[in-house]
Amino acid sequence: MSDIPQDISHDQHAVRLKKLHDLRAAGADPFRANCEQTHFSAEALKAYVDGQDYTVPVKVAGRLVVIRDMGKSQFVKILDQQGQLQLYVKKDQVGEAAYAAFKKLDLGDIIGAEGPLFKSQSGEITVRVDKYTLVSKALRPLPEKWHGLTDREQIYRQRYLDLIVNEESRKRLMQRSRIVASIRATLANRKFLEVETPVLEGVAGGAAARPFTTHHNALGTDFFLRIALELRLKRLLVGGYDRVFEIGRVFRNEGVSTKHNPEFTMLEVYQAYSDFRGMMDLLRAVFADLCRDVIGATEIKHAASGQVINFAGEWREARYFDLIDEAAGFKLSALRHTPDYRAKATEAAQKLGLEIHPGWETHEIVNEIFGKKIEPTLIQPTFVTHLPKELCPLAKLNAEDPGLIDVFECIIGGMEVAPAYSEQNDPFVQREMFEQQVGEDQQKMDTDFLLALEHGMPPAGGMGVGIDRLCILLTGAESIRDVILFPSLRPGGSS
RNA sequence: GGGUUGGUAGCUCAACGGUAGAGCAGCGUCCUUUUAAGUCGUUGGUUCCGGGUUCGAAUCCCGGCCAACCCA
Repeated sequence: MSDIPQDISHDQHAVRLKKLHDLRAAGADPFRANCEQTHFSAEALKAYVDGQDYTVPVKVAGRLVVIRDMGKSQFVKILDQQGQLQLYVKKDQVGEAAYAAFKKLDLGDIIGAEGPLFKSQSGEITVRVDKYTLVSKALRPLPEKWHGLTDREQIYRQRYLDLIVNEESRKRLMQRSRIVASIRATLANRKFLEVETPVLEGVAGGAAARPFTTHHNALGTDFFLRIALELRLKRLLVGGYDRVFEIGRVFRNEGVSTKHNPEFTMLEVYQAYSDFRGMMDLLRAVFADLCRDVIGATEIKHAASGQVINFAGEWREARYFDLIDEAAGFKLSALRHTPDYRAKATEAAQKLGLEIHPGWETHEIVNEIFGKKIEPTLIQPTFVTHLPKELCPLAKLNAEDPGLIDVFECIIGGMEVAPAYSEQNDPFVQREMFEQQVGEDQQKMDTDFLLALEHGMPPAGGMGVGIDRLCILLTGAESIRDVILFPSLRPGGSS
């Protein structure tokens, strides 16, 4: 090289580039195509037979995250999907040249290593390295080993770094995968078909939310990104798929907060010849399996309230208006069909310190009481039933009181986890409900869905579960961003 | 959209308006069972960006960017 010699010792990127250059000059491949691996880290730890040092050989691979250099030997740790594993590299064992090369490795490099397991003096199961290979050179330094990465922006924008150095993040986000896998298994066991339906829709229905719009060039038309899965899945009920579910991304063009990400994951499940009570059983089955497969207990500690949430006991059932009356301190619900209702509801809400917007419908005022004063207090699993019909236009009306609907809202830890309905299958009632909604929110009506209903949809129970919120609940996360690998951020930002 | 807080070395953080520092990482040395390993030495800065006030600004003021929290 004819490079002017210069001090690059302060520039970690430059130091590593130099090492990379030297490796290539020496004929090594710093970015190999593969690496044989017989055990993940946790599997290797399990494979060790107590008292039988140096008898079980393993081939492992991972990223160097700890290096403790003691001159002629060093203890290092690699990180793989299952966690960390200690390796012991000795000059005598690997040979002089290989040892010298090992000393040039950096934190963050990815290596493969093989050798037998043994227990170190301090009792840690360790691989005594006979051979090792650098399989991927890391050209950038890792964040600090002790404090990890704390800068929120960097955690979200460079999640891979967060996953490497922050163990809680790695575990929490893996927990999410297990939660989803457990739910899939529960539903498969109950003969539900998993399906995929369009993200691009001509009409964004199934919920009240502002959609994102996009444009299809070849078709020369605008599309909406779906805001719910409901209307497509119900068409499948019409088509004779009696038990279907989809776990899919939906998009709502609304605010961002600790509980809202513009794109989030919904489970929606529909079961023909069932109803909202059948969905109660199903939801409890989902939680029973989650307790067994993921949590490993039937209860969790709820950080926000300090309470222990018990999933194994009886789940409380409560009528919406009983809870409202309780919060209001008088029988507000008795006035539902009287001209005084709005005034009394407003009075009750204001007495509870709530701000009421003059443009709100009466049911919105009442629901403000529910959302602000009741929901947050429902920590133990609670099915709230007999909701007013204005809240969900896709549910069956209650036989005894057509102002109410056959639904539940399952609330756990003060958070709405799952709404479920006895699904509306009367095309006339459905059209009427849509027309009211269209009047209010200027949404387009999904007339093709109404056509499908006219072909006959079997009675069915349906349920939606916000997967992200479920993960917040089960992992004790503080924000939805902590259970989404790559939460929505403004593009650009740092670097 | 409004309010509050924050942005300083690769990372974690200091620095009353008066010479920008520490730990880890890096670089160089010692050490063949370490556990945030230890040891001796040492490099490294567009203090987020742009203006302003001041003899002097990381610090005070204004504007912008990005993020977090609270509110709507």
